[in-house]
Amino acid sequence: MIRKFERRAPLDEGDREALRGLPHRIQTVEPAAYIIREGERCDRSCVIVEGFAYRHKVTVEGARQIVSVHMPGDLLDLECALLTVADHNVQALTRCSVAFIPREAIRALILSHPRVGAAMWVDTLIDGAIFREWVVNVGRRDARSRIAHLLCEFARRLEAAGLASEYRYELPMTQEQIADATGLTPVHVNRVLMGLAREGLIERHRRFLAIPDWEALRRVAGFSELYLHLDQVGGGGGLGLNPG
Amino acid sequence: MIRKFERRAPLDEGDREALRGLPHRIQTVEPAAYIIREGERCDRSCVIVEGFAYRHKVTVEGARQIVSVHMPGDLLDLECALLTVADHNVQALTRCSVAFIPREAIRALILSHPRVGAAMWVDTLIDGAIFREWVVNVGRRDARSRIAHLLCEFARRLEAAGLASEYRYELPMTQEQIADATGLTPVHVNRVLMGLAREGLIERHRRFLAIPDWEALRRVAGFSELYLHLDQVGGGGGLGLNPG
DNA sequence: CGGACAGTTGATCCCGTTCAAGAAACGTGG
DNA sequence: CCACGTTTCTTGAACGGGATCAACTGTCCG
Repeated sequence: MIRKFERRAPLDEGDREALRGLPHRIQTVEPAAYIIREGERCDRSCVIVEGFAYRHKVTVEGARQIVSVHMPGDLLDLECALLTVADHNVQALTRCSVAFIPREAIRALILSHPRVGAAMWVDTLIDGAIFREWVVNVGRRDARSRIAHLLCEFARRLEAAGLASEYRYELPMTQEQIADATGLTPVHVNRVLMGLAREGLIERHRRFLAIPDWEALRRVAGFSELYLHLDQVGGGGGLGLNPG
Repeated sequence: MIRKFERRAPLDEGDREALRGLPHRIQTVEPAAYIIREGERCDRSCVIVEGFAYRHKVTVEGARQIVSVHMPGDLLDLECALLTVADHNVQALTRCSVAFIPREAIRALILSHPRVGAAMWVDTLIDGAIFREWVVNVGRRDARSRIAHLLCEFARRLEAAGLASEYRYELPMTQEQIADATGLTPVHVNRVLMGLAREGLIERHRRFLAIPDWEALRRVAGFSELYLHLDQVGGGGGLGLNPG
């Protein structure tokens, strides 16, 4: 389970061993339960084994903005291992099972096995790339392409994680959460989703979603998957930090 | 120059030596010149020695969104060292001098000196924290607090870099660039800036900016500097990866 | 002196918000 | 299995923040 992310970079047997030996405690987290709270000093990182979680911040006026959504295999809160305080909240989206790893174990690991550190660092970089795309999404796209973009991103990420195929998946978010992720209101999200469905760009039944014409949706979203760096999520092709 | 960022973490003499020994070529970049282009396979990272640079992406409709602004001492494009293709553009904001470091040198460094790698990783994490705050800024704040927030962030970051004091600094951006950073139009940025000045929240003379009442501006911005992790930018207090 | 670019101001328009209320879907306990 | 409260979704009507279009001013620089 934790080993999923081994694939992100070519590691030697020692690295893999160290990774497997990482002390951790697996725990089930109820939907909407906090995993980390802003301002907290935290002392552990975690890997999502199953389910979904999201990060968000709340403005002084009380508006909430979701800044990222995470799925099984994602390494969460390396921040906690290397920085002192959390600057955002992490909350479970669905019921999920999470492996907590003490910060000291991670710190020791990256010093003793730099290749593993580099692999985790790549994770952080890809996270950053996604944040950048979200800034663009929320800053410069209109509601329609903004939501379409979110749906496209999910489709590709879920497929990369093996949780969707043929552009069909279950979107684990309420429309209110989609609104918080896109900087819109729930009401408008609903209207846009209805609109996309009416145009045949998506099909919805409950939270199940199908994209019958990927090219068409991709076009209205202005979506390019370059920023997901999917080539480095699965195969570990590009890292070039091979043993030896 | 390059050594500025040594401070981010306690390093031993060998680490410092390796850092100083990093091969690099210093080069002057004209304003608006590209340092990295989206989609390019790039093979070098860089440190800003002097001047300012920014990252941006352009949507298919041609709208531009600036996703971050960087100042002297910032390590740019570690992406390039660890990922395969750039997913965004980096452009000089002012004339600046930049030290280019070949990717292989960085890769070798992080494998041989994991403490240095961890220090650079912290940089990536802080970058990520700033991206998250920008998502919130652009997604959930109105124009007034959005711009105020940008001005607050600049004030604190410039002061941390020793480039401003008493909340006075020269903002190295045109109003059009501020617009691209905040997801607004240049016209509206102008109106908001005029408004803030009229209320006495800021003082402007050309691009020089003063914040006479920090608390007041901080309040309208809803600004909390937690996310900048300034404690880890200067003193290297929290890393705890001390030699030995 | 003239051309280009950054900044300023006004008038009008529209996308998304707000407020409000009704309809489904869901979970829970009797 | 159904009654019932709660959450999520859906739809309508009116409003408003910021966009858009357009013109004018100031400033830098050759």
